[in-house]
Amino acid sequence: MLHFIDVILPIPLQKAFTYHITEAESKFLSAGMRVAVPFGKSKIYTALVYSIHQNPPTAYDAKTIHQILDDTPVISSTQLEHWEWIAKYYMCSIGEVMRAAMPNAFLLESETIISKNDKIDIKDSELKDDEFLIYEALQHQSSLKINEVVSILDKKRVLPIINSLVKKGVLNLQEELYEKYTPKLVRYVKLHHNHKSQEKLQELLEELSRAPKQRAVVLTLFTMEASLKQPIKVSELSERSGASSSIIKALIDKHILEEYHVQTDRVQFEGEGDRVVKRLSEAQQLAYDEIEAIFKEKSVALLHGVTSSGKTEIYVQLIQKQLEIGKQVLYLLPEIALTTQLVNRLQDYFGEQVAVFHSRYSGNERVEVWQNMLINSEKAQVIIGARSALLLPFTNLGLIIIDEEHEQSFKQFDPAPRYHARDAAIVLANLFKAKTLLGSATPSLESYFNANQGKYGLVELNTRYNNVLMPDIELVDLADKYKRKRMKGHFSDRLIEEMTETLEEGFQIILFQNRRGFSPIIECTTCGTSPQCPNCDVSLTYHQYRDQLRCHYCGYNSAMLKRCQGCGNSTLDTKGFGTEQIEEEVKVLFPNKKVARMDLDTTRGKYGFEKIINSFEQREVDILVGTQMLTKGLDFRFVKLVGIMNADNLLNFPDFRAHERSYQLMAQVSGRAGRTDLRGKVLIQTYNPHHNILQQVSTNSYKEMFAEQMNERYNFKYPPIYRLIKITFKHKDYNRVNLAAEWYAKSLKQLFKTNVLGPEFPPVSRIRNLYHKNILIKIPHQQSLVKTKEAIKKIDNSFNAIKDFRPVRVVINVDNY
DNA sequence: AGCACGCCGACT
DNA sequence: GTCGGCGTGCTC
Repeated sequence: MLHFIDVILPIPLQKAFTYHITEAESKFLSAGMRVAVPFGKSKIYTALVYSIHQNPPTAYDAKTIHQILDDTPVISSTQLEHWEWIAKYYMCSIGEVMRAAMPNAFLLESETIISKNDKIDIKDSELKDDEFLIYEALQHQSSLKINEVVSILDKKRVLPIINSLVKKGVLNLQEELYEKYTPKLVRYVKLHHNHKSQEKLQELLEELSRAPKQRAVVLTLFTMEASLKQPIKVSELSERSGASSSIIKALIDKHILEEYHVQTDRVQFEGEGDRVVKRLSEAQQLAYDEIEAIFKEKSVALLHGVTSSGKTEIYVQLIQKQLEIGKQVLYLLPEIALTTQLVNRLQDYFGEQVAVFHSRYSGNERVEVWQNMLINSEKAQVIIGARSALLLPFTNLGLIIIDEEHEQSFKQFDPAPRYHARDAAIVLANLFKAKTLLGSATPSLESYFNANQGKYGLVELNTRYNNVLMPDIELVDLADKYKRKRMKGHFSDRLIEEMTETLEEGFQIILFQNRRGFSPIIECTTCGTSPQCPNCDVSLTYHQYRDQLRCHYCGYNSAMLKRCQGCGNSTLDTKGFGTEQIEEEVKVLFPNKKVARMDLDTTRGKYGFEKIINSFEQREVDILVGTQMLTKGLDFRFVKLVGIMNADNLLNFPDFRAHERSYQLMAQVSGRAGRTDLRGKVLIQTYNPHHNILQQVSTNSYKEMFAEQMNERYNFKYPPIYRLIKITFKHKDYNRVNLAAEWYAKSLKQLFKTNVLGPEFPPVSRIRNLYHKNILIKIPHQQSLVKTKEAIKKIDNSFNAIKDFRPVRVVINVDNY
């Protein structure tokens, strides 16, 4: 009997790949283990065992596997089931899901190692110049890697040369796999066992009387052992005794001290884990009870609680309950809200049981969280993470909390799998028969709609914690202020008044402007030309702090121009404004106050974000200017005033969700004002003070906004009434994109008629030198989603059969919102 | 996705 | 003439 395995490879191919295994291997392997397999001409990849069977493939001979990498599965059957759902629903390959889910350190790839064949003797004259260079390099080094050869020869194409050397028998090639994960070892010391007895110890100290430094180290070690009663790290000993590591090394070499290594976790927590869970307020308790009641009947609950209503305390209570019955909890947050603020808070309650997972983690850190989860370790009972934490190997999930449920960062856009973490989480929870709680002060329309439809349970929490009043929101009419010359730069007299007052009272201010840089457009006042990005179809944004022009789509940058490239005049003017300009103006208006700016440019680096938040929290900064980033669940206690510099560019964004988003964004920023006992103030500057959305924001009328927006969605056939699938075509050739998109749209229209929109160019039609064109498919409620996707697949296959279209990249995005 | 193979313009 | 560009096809 022959034995085979089907494997998943981390590549975007729909096909399954079959390998031949021995009977012993078939007994040993099970689904979810990793194997190294040869793939293509020379590469070795990490594959995941999907199934084990005895059906030999008919069309080809299966290769044998290279190596088994695990002795127990690293992926559970539940995960595989979840992956399959994601791949099917979001129309991608299961390999793409695999690549997103597994830590990079698990995905080994081979590297070609070149070594000299010692058995052969070759004369220099038989080698060409390049060949000789490689040959010579191997006289000094036992082996070379491909890119080392590339740098030796300073050429891109080195493989033909290497291959010719292999043919001549001069070189050997070998594929090597590396383990990417390295456990972190900490060095500890203790007294060598030779000196354990009392007399030996005396002897030792006498012996060391001539080496006072070493003697001091030994004595320090004793005191530390006596007082700390725990193993002593080399680093601690060195620090306490003031001895350099060479002194300690000498002692180890002399067998006076003994060193040993212990494997430790890279991520460690300070939280005590003994903080008593706070008593809930009456309103919170009511909400908690309602959630519990809903979970008896439904698997999903939506908690709609206004900003500062204390949703986190309710979560903590629910987590506590799950832990008591021995279940895991996944707490999902938008990436940006995953600050130390929140993590510390949860660690205070749950201590070591908390594990954190986000994209700023290194490969090694990810592996450790993963491994802890595989063994259902005590250290992985409460998992706090961003989107991708959803793909971790849960064993015993009881509850998923999705906080800030409306955040669009839960949806992955690029690369595939383009999944929405909220929706994929609900599916995951169902696989575990667990519950899902969605929380937000401004729920997404689709979730609130689902709640209204009875699909989810709904819990409303309308009072702020400690009964703090909702902020007072005032709209400022910019048209009027400009006309009456009441503006200083981009600040209205009202805003300046309120700012002055707030600062005098010693409180802090947040200013929101949804655009970074100094100004998005530079324009010549003589001829009207403005500098454009050479790779994208956008104008360049001026960044003052580096005196640069930059493209926000591809990262292109150049020095700021001195004169217009069109007419040569130096009459360059800026149009529009971003956070940088606001920061500058604030500095002029309030010269003796501290201003900080928080946007993509100032939060680069691993801790950039935290630094700004900390200094604001510590009240080292009076006024914080920032973009969207400011909105995501940050809790500042001394902010009394929030200013939204310009609401119009939010409202006029060309997207069917622009109004919903504007409401969410403004309501969330406003929520940053007045979070303790005093009432906050919010000023929204706009040219359209009568805009419905602004009226609804200022009166805190979520339901009104919901009803009105739903009406629009109904009329214009948008989600949540209809479903959407967006198909994007990308290619560097304008005509080819057009032809390809037209062909595709025509095929779609035969099936879906008027529910196919486009193809249309997006507002930015060229990015990184690729032209983009979109088709939007609207799917009515009664139309089968599965069948629609099957039809699209079919069209996609025919599309790819056309040679001219094949180079066009097609991106299918299900639920592209 | 990678990678090899093959065809074509542009330079040591 | 070779180098390196890119289009095309294949991977168990």
